[in-house]
This record gives sequence, structure tokens and C-alpha cells, in this order.
Amino acid sequence: MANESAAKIIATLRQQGVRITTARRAVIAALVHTDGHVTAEDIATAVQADAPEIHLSTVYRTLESLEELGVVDHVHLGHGSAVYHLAANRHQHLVCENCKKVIHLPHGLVDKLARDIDARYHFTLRPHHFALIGLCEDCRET
Amino acid sequence: MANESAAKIIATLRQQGVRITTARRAVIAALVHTDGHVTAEDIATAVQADAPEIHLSTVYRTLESLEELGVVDHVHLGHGSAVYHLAANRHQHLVCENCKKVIHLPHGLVDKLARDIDARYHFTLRPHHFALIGLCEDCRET
DNA sequence: ATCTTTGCAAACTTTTTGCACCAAT
DNA sequence: ATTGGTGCAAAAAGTTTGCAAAGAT
Repeated sequence: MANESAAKIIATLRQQGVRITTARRAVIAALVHTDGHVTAEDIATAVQADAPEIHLSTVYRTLESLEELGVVDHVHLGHGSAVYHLAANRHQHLVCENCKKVIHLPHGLVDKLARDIDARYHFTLRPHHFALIGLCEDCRET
Repeated sequence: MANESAAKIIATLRQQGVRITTARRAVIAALVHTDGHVTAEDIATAVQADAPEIHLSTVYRTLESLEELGVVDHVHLGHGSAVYHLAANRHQHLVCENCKKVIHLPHGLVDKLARDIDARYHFTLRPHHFALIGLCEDCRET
């Protein structure tokens, strides 16, 4: 699970000619420290504990840039906000549509399906980019 | 592909004690006629061709009721609005994240994955409730 | 007559954008 | 000095809600 450090990410950005600002440092730090599905709002809150002037819209813009550079991914878990995580930390999500619980899956589980879909529809699945929705053990009994 | 007729759906509703109004008739008619991923807005537009006074919020409320009764499903295709379709017309969606093209899949394709996930995580996948995101043949070459 | 449903307007949530100022290179 | 990035406020986009009036039973 090659967990990229903040320093490494910043080096990558610098290499790409991206400017390293307080806001970007803070967003990266937040992403590195949480290690799993956070919303833009979550990140803003975390970041604003130290630097209250950093605006939510800056967080969105930073996440957008980081995504373009391949450093983060975002996933729509179904309802509400999208969640973001480091691309290095790629995984599947199983989301219970009743209690909203999230289960992480090893990313290989969907490989067979991805191959089938490629063979039959010439379509490349990007499985880390969506959540698998359903009912968890506790909720499915009703 | 047991395509339920409007009349049959209306009979079902009546049986459940749901009142049959102009708006509900119109929404059902729209769903029956389009047969594939329409947004609430699409339905409102279709419906308003005949009955301009039917409001978007009524469409939302009607869709919500129909969903509770098991007559329609809605799916989040990733970005933007959710799309609705008749539950009888259940299928998977493959959505190209680049050109937004939608490919319908037979609903059986994901069954193996659903069984694996059930066996290993005691989680019941509801595969028709989310889209599979990726890149279509035309877009993946870039 | 009753009680659900509707139309409307307004709120709400999440995300995006325009613009003048600021700061990293 | 340049030019990209930021803060702010305001707009978008999608969906939900409160309420009084209308309509189905």
C-alpha cells in the first residue's frame, strides 16, 4: 500500500511546475493523514483548524489540480458529496445504502468483471472511480 | 424484458391505495415511453408538453413514491442528475467518463461479483443502483 | 367530507466561477 | 516582474420542503 508521503507529493508537484502554497501543503497534509474517503468539506474543516483563511473553494480547486496530476481520485459514493483519497491508496468501496457504512475492498476483486467488460464491450472499467452500492449484513435483514 | 404497461402500473398503485392524479399518470406515461435513463428534468419537460402546470417538484415527489412502491429505480451515473427508469427494465449502466456515453448491460453480468461479495463480506450488492464508470472504445485511446 | 397530492416559492446542499488582490517563482 | 493561486461573494445545478389551495376517494 505504498503510502506516499506529503514530501514526495510536493516534490512531484514542484517537478510539474506547480506552485507550492500554504493551501496546497495543508490539503495534501490532510489527505495524507486521513487515509480514506473524505469530502471536500472534511478537508476544509481539517485545514481550517490551522489556517482558517483557507477557503472551501480553494480546497475544491486544489483537489481538482491534484486529480489532474494523478495524485488524488474522487469517488461518488451515491448520495451527497464526492469523497477524495490519494491515488496511491486505490481501493474499492462497498457502501450500504441504508446505514451509509463504507467497507474497503482489495482492488483486485473486480478484475474479472473488468476483463469481461473489456472483452465484450471494448470498455475499460475504472473500478476505483465508483462505489458498489448495496445492503450490509446488519441492514439487509429488514 | 416484461415491459410493464402504464395501465398495469396504475392498477398496482390503485391497489396500494395511492391516488391516481393527472401528474402521476403523466409521469408514468413518460417513463413507459422513454424506456431508459431519464432525469427528473427530462420527465418534467416531457410531461409539460401536455400539461405545463405540472411542476418539477411534483415529478420528484411522484418518482419518490413510485420508487418506494418498487415501480421505479434511480441510478447515479456519476456527475449531474440521477436518472430514473422502470424497475421492470432493470439493467446495468456503463458510463464513459470522458464522453458520457451510456452503454446498457444485461443485468446478469455482475452476478458473479455479487456472489463473491456476498460470500466474503456478507454484503448484498444492488448492482442496478450504480453505474460502472470507465472509458469507452473511442475515448480510451487518448 | 376527508385527507392526499399539487403548485409554487423558497430553502438547501454541493460545486463552480468571476474578479481583484496576493504571493511563489 | 510575471503569472498562477487565493479569498470572497455570488451563481449554478440538483433536490427538498412548507404551506395553502385543489382534487381523488
